[in-house]
Amino acid sequence: MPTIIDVAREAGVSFKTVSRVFNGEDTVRPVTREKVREAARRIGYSVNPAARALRSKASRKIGLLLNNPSLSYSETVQIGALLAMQSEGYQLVMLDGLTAFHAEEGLAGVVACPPLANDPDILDALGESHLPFVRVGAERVSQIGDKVGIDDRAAAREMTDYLIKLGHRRIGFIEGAAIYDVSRRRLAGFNDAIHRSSGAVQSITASGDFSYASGLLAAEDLLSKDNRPTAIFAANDEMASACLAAAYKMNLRVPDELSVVGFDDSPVSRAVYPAITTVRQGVRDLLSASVDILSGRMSGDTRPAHDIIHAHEVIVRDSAGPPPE
Amino acid sequence: MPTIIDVAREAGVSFKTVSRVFNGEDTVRPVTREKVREAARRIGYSVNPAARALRSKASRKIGLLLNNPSLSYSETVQIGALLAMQSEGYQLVMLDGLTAFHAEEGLAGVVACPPLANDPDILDALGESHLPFVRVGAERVSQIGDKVGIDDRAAAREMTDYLIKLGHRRIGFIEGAAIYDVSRRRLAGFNDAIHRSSGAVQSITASGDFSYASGLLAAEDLLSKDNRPTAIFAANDEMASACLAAAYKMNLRVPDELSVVGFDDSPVSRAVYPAITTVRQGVRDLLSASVDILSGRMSGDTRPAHDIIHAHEVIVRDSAGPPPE
DNA sequence: TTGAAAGCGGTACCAA
DNA sequence: TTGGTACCGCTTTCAA
Repeated sequence: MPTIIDVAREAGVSFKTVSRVFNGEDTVRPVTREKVREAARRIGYSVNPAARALRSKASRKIGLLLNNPSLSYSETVQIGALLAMQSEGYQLVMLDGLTAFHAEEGLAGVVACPPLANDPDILDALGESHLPFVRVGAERVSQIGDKVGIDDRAAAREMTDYLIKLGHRRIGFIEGAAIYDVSRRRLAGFNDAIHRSSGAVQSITASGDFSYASGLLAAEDLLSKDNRPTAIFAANDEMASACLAAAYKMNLRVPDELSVVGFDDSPVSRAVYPAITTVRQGVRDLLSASVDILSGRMSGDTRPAHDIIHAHEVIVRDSAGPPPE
Repeated sequence: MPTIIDVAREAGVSFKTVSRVFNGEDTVRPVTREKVREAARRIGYSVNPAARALRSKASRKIGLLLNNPSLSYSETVQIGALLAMQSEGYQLVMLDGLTAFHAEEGLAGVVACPPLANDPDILDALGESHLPFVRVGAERVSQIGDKVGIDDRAAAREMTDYLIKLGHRRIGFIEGAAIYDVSRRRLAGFNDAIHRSSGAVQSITASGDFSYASGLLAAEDLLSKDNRPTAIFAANDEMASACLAAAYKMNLRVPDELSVVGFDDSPVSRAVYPAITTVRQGVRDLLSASVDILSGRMSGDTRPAHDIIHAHEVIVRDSAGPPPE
């Protein structure tokens, strides 16, 4: 493992300068800085978190703003954050809202998750704090802060296309709660696919709020229509799992008589029978990317705001098939 | 924050001796060792993970043997482990079986979770490795290794008592998979409560394997009996959630016409409607305790095997109530 | 069985 | 804008 001394030798500067570069101090000439970065890259240097933590008075605490009611989403996010931070030697602090954020002293950076990631008050507070922060799965509603997410709209479009390709011509969509941007984006993606079919496919929309209970209501509503859909696309897995229960109640076999698909690839999508076809958004990767960005910002990366779009993936499992003829 | 130097001064030895004590080297006289431990306790000393990590060549890697098919259990365990390790400066390595365990070099210790925690091959390998290890939620089937868990039997008894106290006189139980010790223990606890009622309460048992699909089958079986139970106790939350679906299908309102309770307090128990009354086993605390024990073993604790029983708790939510008259 | 000196890989503080 | 020195808290190596 190379150290700053090796980098210094390689770059022809003192090790102190190397230290400065990796701490984002602005008292290094751009030329020198680039020379050092280049040398570090060449010999594969990365800072030793233990050494830094030992000497540095600076905080290594990263706050995770998270109050999502979906426990499985929250747990996945937390694992991703913890995993990403452990290798970098950061310490995770859970923050469930504005009060917790204000009460926490000595934060080095923040990762904000929906719905907090779009909360204007949170955004204001974050801006005023001058702390580096990353918003996960959020809308680019503000010019401050970096953003990491997937293209929900494209993903929803793909999932709908998949259903259409299976032969469905009457598809129901259960929306998510309005306070989440993703609800709107997923609905937009669904509509994109429907519109592209130029009338060949009919759509029916029911409202939900991402909860199981709301999914149950919406599914009953959709399935009790005279001309009920042969497939239902729920904006998240919990509502999709509620669709399964509704289908079960009505003696509709899934996927033979009704197809059901979800979104998120949450644990529940696999816990249920049949396992739900869904969209994976790689929450862990998202969090890992967030921590990377934060880490860069904390060591002086002053480039314009990042807006990173990660890949998504349609996970085909057992809950969707061709429509009954 | 006191350092080893402070402890050394307090104990009247050199700081090197303090270091030795906290690293479990056996070249320290018991008297001296105790003197040091006492002094450290007095001034509230604890080792600085960063400093240790920096200097030490010794591994800080702890393996987590985990292949539980329940994703929510696995995620909870992982969070608990990550949380406990981050503060101590350990690094987590996921191990999904014997092969992974053998392939991983330089492990400092291992935490094993069910069902691997009871696998004879794993136990053999662990014993041969001479690594400190803790088994979570396992049976004391072997004399090696420490163990951390809850009293599943007592917890199941309490939950059954709760149902009896609500007035139920005909209670169904859905068993877990036979390869897990906990299945047997939870069933035993259920039977304890039934037997104590001296005939006042009837029980019906159906077999399951912890999966949603098996819960669906078992619930249908139980509910289609002539004299069906007024309450069902499923050995885990996923099967309890399947009971909800079965009840929904048969138009049995929960909890008015049928009570359903689960075990584990997993995310699904809250994701579903109505939220499931369940038993919380505090997986995070269990993992935190495991890491503590491991940490002690790695720094020379040679006391006899621990066998720590944590508290459990019946979480009353909305899925159970008095039976219909 | 115990202790002294050296140093792990960085950062803080001050000087140039 | 850059460099030098001290030193963080602990473990390692070697000597007593």
